[in-house]
Amino acid sequence: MSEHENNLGTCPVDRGLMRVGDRWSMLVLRDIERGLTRYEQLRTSLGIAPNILSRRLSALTDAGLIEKSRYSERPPRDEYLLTDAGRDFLPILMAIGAWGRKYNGGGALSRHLDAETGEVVRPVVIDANSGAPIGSRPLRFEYPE
Amino acid sequence: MSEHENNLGTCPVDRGLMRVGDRWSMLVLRDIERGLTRYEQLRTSLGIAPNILSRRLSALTDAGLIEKSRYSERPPRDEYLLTDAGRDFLPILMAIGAWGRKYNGGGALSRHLDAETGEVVRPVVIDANSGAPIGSRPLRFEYPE
DNA sequence: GGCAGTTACTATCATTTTGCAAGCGACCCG
DNA sequence: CGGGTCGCTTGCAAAATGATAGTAACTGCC
Repeated sequence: MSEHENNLGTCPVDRGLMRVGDRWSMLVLRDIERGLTRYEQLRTSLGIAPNILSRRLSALTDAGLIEKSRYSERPPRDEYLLTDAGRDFLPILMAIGAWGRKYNGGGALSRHLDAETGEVVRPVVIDANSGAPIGSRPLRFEYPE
Repeated sequence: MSEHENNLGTCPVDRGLMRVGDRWSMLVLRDIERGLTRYEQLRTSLGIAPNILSRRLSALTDAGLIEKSRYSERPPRDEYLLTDAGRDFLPILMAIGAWGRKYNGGGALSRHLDAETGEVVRPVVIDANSGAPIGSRPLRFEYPE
């Protein structure tokens, strides 16, 4: 049938990675979440080359995860803010962070605290239906059609 | 003090992305989870060039997410299996999948079902302490020292 | 008004990574 | 012994990334 029998087209993981599937994009989102919303802040925080940062910012904008927003008229200056889609991606970054802490976590690392309780946040992916952590119950695939 | 004042060193997200921060690596993990554990299966399923696949497989092996395992002595053949670290990464892929379905989900997509209940799995990232979905409560950063 | 300083970039080019295509060695099967 | 499959490697072209320099718009200071 098809040239190479892949399921990329029907795989939601691939659909997600099409939009944010690179390191810099994710780190940009993380930094924006931390309040580093301006070009120079991002550039110095990440140590990224300006042309690369520009490209990532417009890719993320095109992908609908961030948007430019004017914060000063004179001088005219913009900052980059998360859209709903961008904010919805943050839990994934926290899950990646939890994994990174567990498997690559030498030395002191930054972390999130619950602003109210002050407790350290421990992100876990669960199935909203069963409430059970993903991986604790056997799953099965279903392909379209 | 430091050249560019970045927090890459102390950020667990970056620590995670150091190991799996690219598209192919994640798709390889996804395919191995689906049971496509052999070189040719991965290559044809992903439509990836053989040299690239080789490089990704050894990078993932070096990073400790997968390992080679002999499944036939004659002829000598190996397959790639997930380690504990690799299996621990799968929930993140499912969270990415859920995001991709929501924001880039045109057409029919594959999905996971709970093997027992038959219900569609809906991955959500929560804080294990509060039980609340990440994003539903205000958080605060804490940097080391 | 003139000049340094800041912000937010773009342009140019070297380097690195990715990707295509072809080939290769080990084996198995007829 | 002649194909065929599996699991790669090699060589080379194309694309992405990254370092560096420069530019444009403005502010604020003397």
